[in-house]
Amino acid sequence: MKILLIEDEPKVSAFIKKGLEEHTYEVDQAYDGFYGAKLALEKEYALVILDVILPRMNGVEVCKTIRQHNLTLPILMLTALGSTDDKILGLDSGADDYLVKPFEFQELLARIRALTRRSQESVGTEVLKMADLELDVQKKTVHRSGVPISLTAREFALLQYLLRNKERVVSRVDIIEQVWETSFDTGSNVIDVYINFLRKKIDRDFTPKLIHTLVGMGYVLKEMEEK
Amino acid sequence: MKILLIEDEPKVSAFIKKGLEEHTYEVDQAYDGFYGAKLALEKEYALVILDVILPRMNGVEVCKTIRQHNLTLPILMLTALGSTDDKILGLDSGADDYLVKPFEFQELLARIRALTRRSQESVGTEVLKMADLELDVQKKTVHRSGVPISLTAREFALLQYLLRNKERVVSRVDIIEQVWETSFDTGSNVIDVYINFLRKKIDRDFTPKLIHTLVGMGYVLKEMEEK
DNA sequence: CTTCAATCAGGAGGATTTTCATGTGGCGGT
DNA sequence: ACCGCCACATGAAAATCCTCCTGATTGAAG
Repeated sequence: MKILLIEDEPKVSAFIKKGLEEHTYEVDQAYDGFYGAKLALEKEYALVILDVILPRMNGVEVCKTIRQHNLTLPILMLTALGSTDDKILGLDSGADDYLVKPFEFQELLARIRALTRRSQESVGTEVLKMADLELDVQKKTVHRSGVPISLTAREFALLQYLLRNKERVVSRVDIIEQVWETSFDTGSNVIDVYINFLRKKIDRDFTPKLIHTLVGMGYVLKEMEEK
Repeated sequence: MKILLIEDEPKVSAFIKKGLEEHTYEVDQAYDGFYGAKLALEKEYALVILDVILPRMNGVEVCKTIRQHNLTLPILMLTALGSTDDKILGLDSGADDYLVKPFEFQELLARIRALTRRSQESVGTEVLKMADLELDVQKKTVHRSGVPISLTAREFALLQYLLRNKERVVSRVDIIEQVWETSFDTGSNVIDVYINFLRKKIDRDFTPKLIHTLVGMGYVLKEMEEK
């Protein structure tokens, strides 16, 4: 699981990185807000840990920037200040949680677990849509043009991932990592097979086709007239 | 009597929890609004104590969310701010009472007593329904098509949880955490066994079947024509 | 001591996931 | 235009995982 750590104090940053890595997280570091924001937008992280006081761009701005690009990734803010005002400012700018320095490392771990676990849950009903295709994350149901479609667990997970990244080409590596949760490439063609399953279920009997393959690149979910 | 405490400051939360437990209340904790709302909707509490400033979802939103799902459970809001505006905002959003931090613990206890007393007077007759299945939370009775069905305590708790989450797929992890109140996975199959008990009692002799299993995902309670 | 609730353990059966073998088509090179 | 290659598609078999059920065991209550 990848975490982006944006913190300018080299010692603090190194300390946190080391601790997290001992708990099997992968950590990317940024030492200023600008570079941090850049990384957050370009790569895919499970979580961002963000100091408030940073060179080039402060934590609140970084937070806003990420949210403007409506990424929903969890942001955990760190600060040396503990006043209510700062807390409000942080949460208003789009942070998901807040930790006051100095903190117990155990607490940091607990909050990370909480945030990453919760990123998959939801209180209300989360429905992902694309054209006439609808997927209800809670109910685990899928409809196309109102017709209910039943998927297996993997098929559902794959479709969900494609929907979350609709209009964007996702590579096999992305899919293996996000849907199968292994980066271990076994030279197998499971993905092809599952794409095929999905096509049968959600594209075969409908138009327009939504699943498209970009040879040598991966797959996209989008509305597109076939050539 | 179960109380849900939604408060992000670990120290404050721990303090309140401890105090309440000394007065024989059972306390569940949530450290952010999102998770708090989730718990409030899924489980049954006599009261919610809710901080205004929270990660992920602030107190006012949590309040609204709970009220939208027309639960009538008493909500006691906590805040560090004391201005009239905040108070109005809180009460408008559906809170039943309001306490400004810092407060005397005695006062908190008094208000809790007041709020829970009130709710007991209003003969809470909460009945969960689904198709021809009815479950009376207070009376602990279950009927299907008018036929009384007797369940054991666990069976009842499980069915109640499924009813509160009807139409939504609940995973084994959800069930273990909410009904058995352990997150400790013992690799056992208690849940399967209990689902089986419930099926025998509420589905075996009736149509349509209400309990459905989604392989690899969990169980749902819903009306559904079998494939 | 008896009874009933709650949990555990193991295997059958079925559904899902994965692999394998093979077919197809587009693209670059000639 | 033709050929061969590579990437992808597809069907079916194989392997694995998951669920359900039964019966035994533990534990608590009367």
